[in-house]
Amino acid sequence: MKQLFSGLKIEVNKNLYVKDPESSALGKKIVENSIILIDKIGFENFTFKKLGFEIGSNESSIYRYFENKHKLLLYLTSWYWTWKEYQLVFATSNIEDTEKVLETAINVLTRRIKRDNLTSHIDEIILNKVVVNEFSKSYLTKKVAKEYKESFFEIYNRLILRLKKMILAVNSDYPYAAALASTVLEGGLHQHFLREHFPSLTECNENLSPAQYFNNLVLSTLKHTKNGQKN
Amino acid sequence: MKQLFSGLKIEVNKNLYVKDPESSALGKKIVENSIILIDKIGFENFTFKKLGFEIGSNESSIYRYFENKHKLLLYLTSWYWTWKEYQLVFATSNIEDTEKVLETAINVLTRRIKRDNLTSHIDEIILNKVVVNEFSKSYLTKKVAKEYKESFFEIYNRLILRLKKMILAVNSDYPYAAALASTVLEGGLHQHFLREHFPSLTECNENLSPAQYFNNLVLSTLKHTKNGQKN
DNA sequence: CAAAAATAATAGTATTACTATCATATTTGC
DNA sequence: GCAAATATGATAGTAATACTATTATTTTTG
Repeated sequence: MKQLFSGLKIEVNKNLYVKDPESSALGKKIVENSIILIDKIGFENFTFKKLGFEIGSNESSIYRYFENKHKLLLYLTSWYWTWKEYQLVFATSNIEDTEKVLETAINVLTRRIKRDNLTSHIDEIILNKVVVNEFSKSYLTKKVAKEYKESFFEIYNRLILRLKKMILAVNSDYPYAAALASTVLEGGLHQHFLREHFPSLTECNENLSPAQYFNNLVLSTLKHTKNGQKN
Repeated sequence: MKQLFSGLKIEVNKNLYVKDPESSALGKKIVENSIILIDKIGFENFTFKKLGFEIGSNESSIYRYFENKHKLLLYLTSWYWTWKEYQLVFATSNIEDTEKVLETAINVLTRRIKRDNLTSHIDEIILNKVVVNEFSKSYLTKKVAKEYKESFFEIYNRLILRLKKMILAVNSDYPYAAALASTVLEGGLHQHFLREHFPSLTECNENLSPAQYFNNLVLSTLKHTKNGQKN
């Protein structure tokens, strides 16, 4: 897919930051390099002090943008899912055939990332790696319930519900549309992880993308469960 | 399913512990209460000091059993998957029909846990909650490659490959058997998480189990992809 | 150019994730 | 039953983490 809305600003939940990182050069540097550093050393080993060192800035300055590293991770992943939502809406607009819409959606959501020139400071390829490796950690916490109420996972939820609708458009009788949509999103990340680290646990590789697997899975299931029949 | 091999000891990779926790009363207490405490406060907030306080023991004593809390988590999840593997093998033995075998396997691997009297000190229901919430964190680290080589994920891998074989037994033409098997295992945990925390993202609930969803998904896909046809 | 705002530097706190040492129980082998 | 071995407990100490607070220095802008 070509570059879409050049210069368009991706907006995330304002409660995820103390000061909007898009509002200053330092803020952008923090976001840009946090992605690179988290990818490099992993979220557990990532600290604001190390990031400060990387960007030649002070720990205390980073705290003025993000309350803590958990909020920063939520910011980064929200940004990612918002970006994906833009791609999804753009790629599926003006397609008539519901099956083609669904296929396109699955492609957008599970294929390998290509760099987009939407924003100069965020490297979407590296951000995707961060999402694959760290996104689960943003919700597998004791704070989920509270943060869910604060809408910190709103975009991700909305994305799944969009996909759910597309699934139902193909087969309105299918009884597990939300479950299937969430399987595609979560499983999409997981298959990329497996390909990289446990290659014997998936057929996905350089030549066979998770998108192909999920397209086959979703479409065959929907066709088979047509008209109320199960199995 | 009824209790199976009463008194059978579940063995996990010896490199996951310094001293076998099954070899002493304190060791069993550590395992028993670590499950309860991790479930209660979450893995991030869990420390050996807090666990020591809970069991009226000293932090330093716990370090004599486990190198660190990450290894303890690997121990607990390995125990869990070994226990699941026993159940799987037991439940599917002596079934002739390959479809029935697969259906039974999916049930065992994705259904809600029932307490098993296999070991007195481990509460499998709570351990299952820990696995749902924390298992991903055991492999989403920068140490995966190294720990994979040390066979710390061996049982989990083997379980997926067992399921893969069962999938291929139903349909040897299906080209994504490993990917589908890993989707069932990982997705099984994820659907339980969604049901609990993001209920709008899944149809699974008290009455509709993830097992039903995955059985429908897997069997309809395998039937539809029969004889080499895709989609 | 002064005032305001942003950033940097420094210091300090409680907690974490350990390691090391020594003291005290408990077990076991003769 | 007792000594030796082993297990456990208590204490102390270290470097790093995850912050907060304060003050100093730049940079921006009206």
